[in-house]
This record gives sequence, structure tokens and C-alpha cells, in this order.
Amino acid sequence: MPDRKAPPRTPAAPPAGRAPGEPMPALPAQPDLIAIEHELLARWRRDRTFEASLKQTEGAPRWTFYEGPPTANGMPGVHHIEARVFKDVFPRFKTMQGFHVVRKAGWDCHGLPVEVAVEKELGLSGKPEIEAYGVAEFNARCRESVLRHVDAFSALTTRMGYWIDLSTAYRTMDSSYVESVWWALKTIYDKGLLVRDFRISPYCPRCGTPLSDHEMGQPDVYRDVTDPSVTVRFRVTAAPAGASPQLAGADLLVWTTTPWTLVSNTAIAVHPDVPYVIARRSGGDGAHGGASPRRESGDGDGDTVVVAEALWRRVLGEGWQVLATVPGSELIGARYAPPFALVEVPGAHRVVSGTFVTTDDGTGLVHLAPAFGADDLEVVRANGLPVVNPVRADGRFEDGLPLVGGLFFKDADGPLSADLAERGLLFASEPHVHSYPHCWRCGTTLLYYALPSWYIRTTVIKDQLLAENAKTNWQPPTIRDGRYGEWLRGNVDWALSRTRYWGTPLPVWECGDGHVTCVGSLAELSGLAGADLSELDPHRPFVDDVTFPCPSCGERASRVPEVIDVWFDSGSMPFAQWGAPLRNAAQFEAAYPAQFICEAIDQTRGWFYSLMAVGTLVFGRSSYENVVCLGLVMDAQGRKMSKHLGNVIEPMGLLDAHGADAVRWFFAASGSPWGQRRVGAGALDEIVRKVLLTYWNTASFLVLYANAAGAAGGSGGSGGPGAAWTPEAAAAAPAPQARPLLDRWLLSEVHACVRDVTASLEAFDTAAAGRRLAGLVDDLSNWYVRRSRRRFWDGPGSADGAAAFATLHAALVAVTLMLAPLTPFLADALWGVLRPADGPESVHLASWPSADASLISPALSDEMALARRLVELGRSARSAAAVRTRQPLSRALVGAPGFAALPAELRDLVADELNVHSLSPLDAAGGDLVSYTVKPEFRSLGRRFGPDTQAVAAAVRGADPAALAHAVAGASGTVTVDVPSLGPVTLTAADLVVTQAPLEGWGVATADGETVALDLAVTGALRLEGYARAVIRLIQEARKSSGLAVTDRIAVRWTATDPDVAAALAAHGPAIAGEVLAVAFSPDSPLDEAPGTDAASGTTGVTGVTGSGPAVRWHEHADPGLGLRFRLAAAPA
RNA sequence: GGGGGUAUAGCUCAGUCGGUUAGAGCGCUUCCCUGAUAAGGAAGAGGUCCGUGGUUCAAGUCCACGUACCCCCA
Repeated sequence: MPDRKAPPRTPAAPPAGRAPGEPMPALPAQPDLIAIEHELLARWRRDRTFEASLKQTEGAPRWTFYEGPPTANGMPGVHHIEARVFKDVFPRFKTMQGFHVVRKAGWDCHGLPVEVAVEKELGLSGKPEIEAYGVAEFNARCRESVLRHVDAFSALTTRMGYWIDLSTAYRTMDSSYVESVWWALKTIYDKGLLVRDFRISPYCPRCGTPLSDHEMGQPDVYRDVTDPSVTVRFRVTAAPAGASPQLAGADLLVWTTTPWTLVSNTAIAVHPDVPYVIARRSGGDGAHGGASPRRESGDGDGDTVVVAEALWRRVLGEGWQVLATVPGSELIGARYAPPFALVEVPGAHRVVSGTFVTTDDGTGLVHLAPAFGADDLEVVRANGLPVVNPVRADGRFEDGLPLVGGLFFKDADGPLSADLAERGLLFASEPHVHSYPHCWRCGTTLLYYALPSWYIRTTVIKDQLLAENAKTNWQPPTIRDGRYGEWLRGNVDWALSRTRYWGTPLPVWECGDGHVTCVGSLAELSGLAGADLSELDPHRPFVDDVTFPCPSCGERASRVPEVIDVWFDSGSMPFAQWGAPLRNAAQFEAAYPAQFICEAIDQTRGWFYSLMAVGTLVFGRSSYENVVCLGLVMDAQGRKMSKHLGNVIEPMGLLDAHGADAVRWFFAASGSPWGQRRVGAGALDEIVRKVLLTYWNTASFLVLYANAAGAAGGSGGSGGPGAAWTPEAAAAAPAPQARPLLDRWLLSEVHACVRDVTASLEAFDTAAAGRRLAGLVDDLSNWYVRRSRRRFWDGPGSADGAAAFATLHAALVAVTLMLAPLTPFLADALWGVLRPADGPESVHLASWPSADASLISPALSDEMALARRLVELGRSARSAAAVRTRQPLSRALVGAPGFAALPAELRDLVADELNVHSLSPLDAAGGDLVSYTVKPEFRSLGRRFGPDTQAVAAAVRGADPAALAHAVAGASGTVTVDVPSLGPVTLTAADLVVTQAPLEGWGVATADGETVALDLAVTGALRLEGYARAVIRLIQEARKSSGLAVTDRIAVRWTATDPDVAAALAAHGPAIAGEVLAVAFSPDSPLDEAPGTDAASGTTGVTGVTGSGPAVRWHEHADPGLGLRFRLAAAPA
């Protein structure tokens, strides 16, 4: 007896290919999905199926997809699978629709992450050590590191079934790529949008280098430190016109934790919309700030100060009164005396507007030193004020400055504070503990420091970017005006340069006189340098060695030291992947812009932006039209995956544990791709069981009976041997309109599903497509096949059988085609079985199915839905009454709107499913048997009566339900109820939910106004029928456990101790025999009694019984509950 | 600090135009059905629909404010 728990697994996918009329290849019930995937990977490689799909669509309309290059700076993770699923699904879908979808892989090779990884490998720390090691060698290591990781990405790409051309992958480090980027930069430079300006960076004065965001994210960078926090008086010297008179001579109070920056004070920012108070000391010594400030200038007495209204009590304490409250806008333009006059800041020292100002802490007035703060720099720039920086690159004040000359910036806090106190300008001072960044390498206190940097003036094209974005189709749509749109509205100039090594060198040469030359290609560089540099590696340090005479003045020009932001590299991929326009211009033209790109939401400010920005800067339009923006991948607990937490799921392991199809379905078609995804084994197992195996088993069912028809001419025993059913036979089946209702229903569902899935995928909504497909697979398996089994057992010989085979086959073919983009392995495996003999060898070379609207019937769909609800109610009623379904009952009564119109085929279906002899309307059963409940239908009443709805509802509840029900069921279809506040109101059936229920002796279930009632009386005849059905079930189970094939004929001998069971077997023997394919069905004679079976224990055994012919293996079975023993054996053919 | 997102059963999530007993799956308990199935069905237990206020005859749903968590940026 085979072990049912561990059935044999198929080692490989079924073979593809079949001659017309040949049987479909057999499908085992238990597939090994992983093995099938590997088999198909080999087949696709051997048959070059991907290439064939491209060749097949050559010359067809293009549908362009851009691969956002993964950064090849580490091993791929699960989140890489996520985006790559979508990058595969839509190109496959569009290819099946007949588009030519070129898919060129790409790798992002440059950038700090690569450098950091190599630094770690080499044990280097910081730029001085890299330079000591040698930039040439360092960059060679970077290149080698990238190539190493590309292999891992390629392996993952192939394994998950992501069809993209890896052999022609673009690499951002290739010379042709770099040259294209140079071309783009020169184009931007020529438009005057590539400029040099200061940029504030966190900077380590000991290492002499700015720290990247990545470095700032290192542990221990932020440490709690105690700094002096000082509140300083800035005496107003000239109030703006129209200002409050109290302002003149008042002190603006400014709070800072970096007194050393006061030396460079350039302006004070106030928020224009925040109210400020002008307050005056009302006397006494209770206030902060000292009782008798010594003043340098005679104006004012130091007893009048300005501070934000929200903060004045906290800042000033007791003893002050408010003279006036003014908006910040009224302060703007005021001039003041700076706290120090150590350096000259021309035109400075006035109050400006700054919307970044808050009243959370400080005084609401913010001191600005543009060389040492990003906000400061931005505001100062906007007001046309100069950037003055007295701090040298080593962190020390310039020699020769009074008071602080030569001091390390941090060491200047003390002397400066003391000097302020001395001069009476220090209003308050206290130690302040806060978190402040330090160099992760050497621990030195960082300063925010203005460094020269190259910018692209994206703010100039901001309106254009907004216009391009407005034309872009985002999925999900909220990103366009939400996260991405909001960010675009806050656009600032693109800080392009990086003072690093492994990146595209900024193609800018500068001579001693400051003349700048931007170079757009190696050819141009060759011309300038007077040497053939076409073979030059355009990376550092080689490109740094190229100098040429300045075209403007003839002085020697050298390249500036920076490389560029890697995001500019990836944003240039639409042309740079072809090396265009310097080469392959036609290929680029044909593939610009993209119809589709897809990445996770973390790319909103990354690739989504750089791609749109570069396209708009260079070509005046965005590089993409549709963009799918995915959520981030989390672990099963909803935590971000990180090496630190040790919860990283290895992608290859995931694919080989659950199969690529399951993983693909998980990401694309289950849950919500736009939300965060939690990846765990449970969800994947469920997909395999519920979707993939259900689909497989439905196909397996079809093939089993299609081929059984050939083996036995119909397993149900009708007719002699015939040919196996083949897809070619579908043509001979009745026309769809002439098929039984169940078939017409299924075809309607299939075509509606094709219509909806097509629409969903065209709207880039894989989740909706997945829900729809999973629903169809469920309907197919658990309703159509369940209800059609007998037709398949009986074989395709009859018109009814032929219709069943043709219908199920057509449905499976449609499902297979629709699954092809989502689960390309399983779909192709089953395509190999189901495909017509003249069809393409791979489902991926087949055309997307089209919906035949004439086969879609919403009415049929509704009717079937009602029938299924009635079945559910009937089962519920049986369950509540504890009468098993196997026991036939005489009748069921149904009370449901629409039941009267239900086709007879569906009524029979409901009766059969519920195992009742008859089904009739409840109201036909007679008034005394039925009770009614009537509830108001608020949706309808609310529309009609608005504020009076509740009164009408109360009247409905108070009326006699039976009278209401009879009235609306009568000829007029209406009923009048008396509503106290309104008088008589006429209602129709639509205003009421009428529920019928039988009174006594029935098993009843009711939901949503629909009722099924079962007559629970079990007569003697019904009881015998029930026994017969139980016996059928036992014998079928026994057949299966005995390892018999579904077409095997058997002989059965039985013994029943219960006289009722014996009577049932006698009465229904032929019917039972027909059901179980028994050619002999008889009571056991004592002579045949086989020894050795313990009937009471319910165990089964096998005994050898010799007859006149060869030995027959008898399988013994017993059911103590029924008092039945029987044995069966395969009957001779 | 700014922007965005999420919040519904133990877990993962649906929830249509606002409509009066808030659903599904997983898990748990008890049954049922089964001649493809690792599937399917019924019942049970399990809910402060994050909180507060508002609009409305009626709010899980719309609006405002708040809270928590997540993401991006500073």
C-alpha cells in the first residue's frame, strides 16, 4: 500500500511538445515545484527562449523599460528580489501583448559605498591612508570589488526568472558610460547650470576632510557633550522704517551653543509670521542678564530686549513687562551692532527673514554665520550677503585676529564668552548638554564648514520638473503629489561634487587664473591636450594627469579634484547605457523615454529624481512615463532587515526553499506591494498550497481524465475504449453558447477575469490582478471541477462530456497565459502540457488572451453567486441540526429574492450539493409554516427620507412583519405604513429586508434576507439511501488506499451485520457498483471468508486468495460503525 | 525640524457611493465533504475599527486635532 503521506514527487517538469492527437503528458498529483523551476531554467537557456521572445516581437511597437542599476557594492538581498519581480512582470506582460520590450541590465559601479567596502578590506581608514596606498591601486580594487558582486546579482537574476539581457549589461564605470555622462555635464554647463559655490558639510579639521552621510551614520559619531550656551545682546542701531518706536536701542537677544561662530556673525534671522515682544525690565534684580550692564555705546540702557513672544517668560524670567508685540516681519531690515568686530563683513548685520526659525528653544532670533551652517548659508545667500570664513581648514582661527588668532575653533568659546561678559553683552550663560557629531575616525569635534562645491542649478528648472512630474503616472498615485511632489516643490540645487576617488571624474579643468573648461568627451580632451586620449581610462588618477593650455589664457589648466554624485551616473542611464549620443544614437532614440520604471520608495529622492532631473536638464523632458513605487521589505516581525539585527533573509535560500514562483507571487500578487512587506515562510507556504498547487492539481485532474478516456473509454464505464481527450478535440465540442450552464458560467468568469486582469496590469496593479486570478483558480478548482466531476468520469464521449473537457481546458489555458508573467516557471511547465499542438513551445512566446465580451454574463454570475450562497446556508443548517451531508433529506425550502428566477440547472445543482430530493420556494409552503421578520433597508430609506429615516425605520419595525411581507409580495408591490410624524408612507420591496423562516421542525439558516430550511425528517428509505452513500464513500476511500488507479475495475464482496445496512446494500447494490466501478458486487459467502482480519479494529489487510485463475489480491476493509466488512480486488480486464 | 505613510480579530490584511449583526486568510476548537487536491465547507472562540471632537437621520468609512509606529530628508 503506498504511503499517502509521502507520495513520489515528479523529478522534473513535464516535457514540452506534443503532436496533434497525442495525449497530453501525464501530470503527477504531487509536483516538486523547485525541481520544475530548475528544469525550466535549463530549458530556457537551451532554447534561448528569452531571445526568441525578443526576436518574435522585432519590428513591433516598442515598450521601453529602464533597469535601475543596483549598486554592486555588496551581496543582493531580499529587497532586490522585490523590485526585480515587478521589473520582470510588466515586460513579460507587454511582450505577450505584442510589444517589443528591450531589457538591458545595468550595474551601478561607482560611489562611496564601494570605497568604504574596499577601505575595510584593505584595512585603510580615511583619505590620507587611501592616498598613501595609491589612488590607482585603490580604484583598481574598487573595480574588482564591483565585478565580484555583479556575479552574485547575475545569479540571483537568473534564478528568479528575471528576464533581462545580462550579456550586454551597462556598467557606470565603463569608459563609454563615463563619456556619455561627461557629455551630459557639458550640456548642462553650456546652459550655465553647472556652477561652483560653497556647501556646508560636516568637516573634520584634523583629517582635513568632509564626512559623508554614510560616515555620519557611523556609531559613536553623535556624543553628548557639554557646551556653553550663551544668550547675547545685539544692540539695534537702526530700526526699519515704520517699526515700533520701542525697537530703537533695544537689544535683540540671540541664543547659541557655538559662541565661536559669533565672530563671523552676518545676520539675524527671525520668522516673519512669529510674534515677538519688546520687553522692558520693570526694576529689581530678579531678571537674568545682570543688573548694571556696562555698555559700549550710549544708545539704550540694556533694559529693553526683543525675544519671541512664546519664549519671553522662559528667557527673561521675572521682572519684565511687555511694551509691544510685533510680528517678525516688522523686525526685518533692522540693523544692529555685531557682538565682535574682529573680522570685516561688508554690508552685514541686519535682521532677515528665515522660515526655518522655530520657537522650540533659544530666543526665536537666530544668529547666522553662513560659513558654518546650512540654513545660515541659504538665508544669507538669499539676502545677497557675503560668506566670511575666518577659520582655516585646520580648524584654527586665522593668525593675527585679535582675541582668537590661531586658536582651535572650539577653544575660542571661553575667551569670546568672557569678552562678551566683560562688555556687558552676555545676557545669560549656562552649560548645555546636547548631542554633537565627532569624527568617527579620530574623535575630533566636527564643525559644519563651508567648502567649495559644484552644483547643478536645478532650482532654475524647478517649474519644469513640476510640470514633468504632473504628466507622470505614479503607482500608487498618491506619491506624485505626496511624497515625491512635496519634495520636488522644496527642490534645492543639486550638490554634484564629491571629494572622493571612485567615481565619474568631474570633467572640469581650471587654470591658475580661474578660467573653467568643461570637457564633453575624450575626443574633445584629446584635442585640448594635443594627444590621442581616446583609450584613456577616464578615472582618477589617470584623468588627473591630463593638463592642457587654457583656451582662454593659455595658462596650464588642471582638472578640479572632485568626482560626481553617483546619482548623476544612474540618472544618465537612458543615454549612457548606449554610450549615446557619442555612439549608438539610434538605439538611444528608439528607447527614450521609458514607458516603465520600478523601484522601492527609498528612491524618491534617488533614482526617481535623478532620472527625471537629468532628462529634464539635458533633453527638456522626464525620462519616464510610468513609475511603480514599491514599499520596503521587512522581516516577519516588521523590522527592517539588517546585518546588525541578524534578521537578513538570504535571497537564494528563499528561492530554493519556496520556489521563485511563490516568491514572485508573494511580492507582486499578494498583499499590497505599495506598503511595507513582511517576508516570512508562512505566507510563502500558503501561496504554494492555495494558489500554485491548486492550479497544478486542476490541470492534473484534467489530464488524468483526458488520458483515462483513452485507457478505458470513459472511466464511468459508459462505452468502450476510445482515444484520450486531446486539446485538438476541443474544436469538436459544442459551441460555448450551447454548453451546460455550469460551463457557460465558467467561461463567463474566465473572460471577465481576462478583462479585469488585463485592465489591472495595464494600470500597473499586480495586486488586483493577483486577487482576481487567485479567485478564478479557486472557483475553477473548488466549484467548477467539484460540480463537474461526474462529467469527467463519464468521459468526453457525450456532448456534455466533450463540453466539460473543452471548457476546463480553455479555462486552464487562459489561467496559464495570465499566470505567465507572474509565475513564469509553473505557467510554462503547464503550458507544455496544455498547449495546442500547433501553439508556441513556451507560454512566454504566446499571446496574451483577449476577453470575449459576448461570453461574459453578469446575470449568470449573479445567479451562480446566489446558488452558492444557498448552498452555504444549507450546509450551515445541516451543521446546526447535526445532520451530515451524506444523509439525504426529502426537501429544502428556500426564501430568497431571485430564487424564483433561478434556472432549473442551478436549482438542481443546489439540491444535489445539499443532498436533498427537492427544492421549493418557502412561501409556497403555506402561511402557517412561515414566519417573517422585516427590517428597514437604510440605504434606500435614507435616500428617500433623509432626516426622517429613523422615524420611518421605527414604523417599519413596529408594523406586523407578515402583513408587510405579504403586501410587498402582492400585486401592488407596495405597502403603506403610518409614520407618526409624517403620516402614511408608501414603501416598496426595495425599502425592506424581508426574511422568511419556517416555524417548527426544520433546520434553518438565514443570512442577509436569504433563508434555507431543511426538512429534517429522515424516513426509512432516506436512511437506506444514506447508508448506500456511506458505503460508496468507504469503498472509494478503500480503492484509493489500495493503490488502485481511477479507471481500474474492481470486484467487491461484503458482509453487513446491521440489517438496515444489508437492506441498503441489497436495494442500492447496482447503483453502488456503478459508482465504484465494481463489475462484481455481492455478499460474501461463508466459503470465501478470508481469515486474518480483525474487523472490530477497523484495520485493513491483504490476503491472497487462490481461485481457478492467477492469484487475486483481496484488500480487506471494515467499518465498525456501520457494522460492515468488505473486500475488494482489481477485476481482470 | 520638514515631508510622506500606516493604525480594523492573537497574526497578515480586505472593507465599494457613509447605510445599522465589521469580513477573509492564517492559527486554535468541534464537525462535515472528498474518485485531482498539501485542497474545500460549516460552526465556535477571538473587535474600544488608535484617541478626542466635528459633519450627518446614519461614520470603520468624511473633516479637524492628537497619539503611536515606519520611511525619506535635514
